[in-house]
Amino acid sequence: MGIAERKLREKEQLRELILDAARNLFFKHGFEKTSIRNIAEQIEYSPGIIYHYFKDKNEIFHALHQEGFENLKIKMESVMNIADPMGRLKALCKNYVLFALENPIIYDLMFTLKAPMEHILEEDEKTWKEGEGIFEMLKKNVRECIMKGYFRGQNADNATYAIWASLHGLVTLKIRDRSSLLKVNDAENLVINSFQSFSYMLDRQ
Amino acid sequence: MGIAERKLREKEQLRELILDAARNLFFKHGFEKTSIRNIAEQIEYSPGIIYHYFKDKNEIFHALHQEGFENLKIKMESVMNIADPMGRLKALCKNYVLFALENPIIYDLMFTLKAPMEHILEEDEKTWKEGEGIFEMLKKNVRECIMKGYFRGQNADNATYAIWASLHGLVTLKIRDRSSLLKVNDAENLVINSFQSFSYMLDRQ
DNA sequence: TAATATAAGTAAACGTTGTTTAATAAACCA
DNA sequence: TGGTTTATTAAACAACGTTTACTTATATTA
Repeated sequence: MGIAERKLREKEQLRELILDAARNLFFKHGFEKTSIRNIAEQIEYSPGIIYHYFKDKNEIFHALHQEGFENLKIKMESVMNIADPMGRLKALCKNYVLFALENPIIYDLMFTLKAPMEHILEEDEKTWKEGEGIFEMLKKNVRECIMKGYFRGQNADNATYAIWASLHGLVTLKIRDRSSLLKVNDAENLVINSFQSFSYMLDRQ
Repeated sequence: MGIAERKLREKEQLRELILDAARNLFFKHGFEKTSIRNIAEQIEYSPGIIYHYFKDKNEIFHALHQEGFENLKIKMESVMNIADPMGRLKALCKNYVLFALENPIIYDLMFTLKAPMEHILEEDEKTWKEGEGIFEMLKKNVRECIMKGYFRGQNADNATYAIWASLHGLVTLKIRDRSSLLKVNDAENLVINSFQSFSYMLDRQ
């Protein structure tokens, strides 16, 4: 019964074609300038067809947001072999920041744009498993740090959220153009230099 | 020569009327759902007239963004009487976070939405004096803390940016819906509880 | 006061957008 | 082959920001 399977495969192929086009346009021109019509034009189909494969624009961008998380996870997992918990936590944080600086557009989609969350909030199972994954990854390491005497008296959830927020703030002020006009020394490297300041504040024992 | 002045006053009045309508709709329904046509309908003029008073939609939202900064500045200045630099810095930070939690929509406009920065980048004098003001306010206090022995070896610009980023991250993850779906204890107060964690990390001496 | 210049305001259009509808073409199963 | 499901499209809808040409009202000058 290979026919049904081939059909399914072909159907899957067009879905991938749509995602490829969306990804290309999104990386080239950003979210607002990636329209359903642009995507359709790129794949040489009519705009209507896209709605056979995706519920709406939000669903397309939710799929791209998922891809981003897979890559972020890989980048963060690459330092999990570090033995010292605080050293590992700092390396995790640094890789988070580097990912954002290297992939500002997808980072924006993952953590700022409304589209993917709107999609999730319209689903039955309203869980943001991608974000949850990153948060748990950080929290696991924060817990180990707490056991080593760091973050004294702090609750793991709150400490983790505070750390995540610091990283997110560092990169998102830049991505959303709130740092480029600031009059500071070495503006070029403001984010990564300030990450050092963050790092310094982190490891009070 | 009161006639020309009356005319000017009347012109100013319609400008204010437009801003009032824009502010109302923006606070009620957010940025995306506040259209030029909606504003025009609200003030009972035709859409075209708005372009006699504002260059484009970005300029309207830049004006609202300015208002927000005036209010944030007032809120932050209310703690400047605290004598101890670190205590004062923490109070400044807390008021920043409270402002954002109390005014999430305007905070989003001030620090996340693209409209106001796009407007600035189209002007001759590309300076974000509003953001600069807040940054300098923080930096002044950071400098005093450095003189008291805090942030040892840290550059004031970087320490300030790291602190600002922490606050911004705390509130912006919430405002952009990245924290409500997180599975944590006391999710209701995650931001303000995590601010305590941040506070704890701040004052290593 | 009458003619003219300037400003205020509007209606209609342009080119977009996301999405839905009804109609068609193709593929499949009996 | 005939009927049914599926894939695909063209066209429309209602909205958007913005620009154009036009009208109306006001002010200035002769």
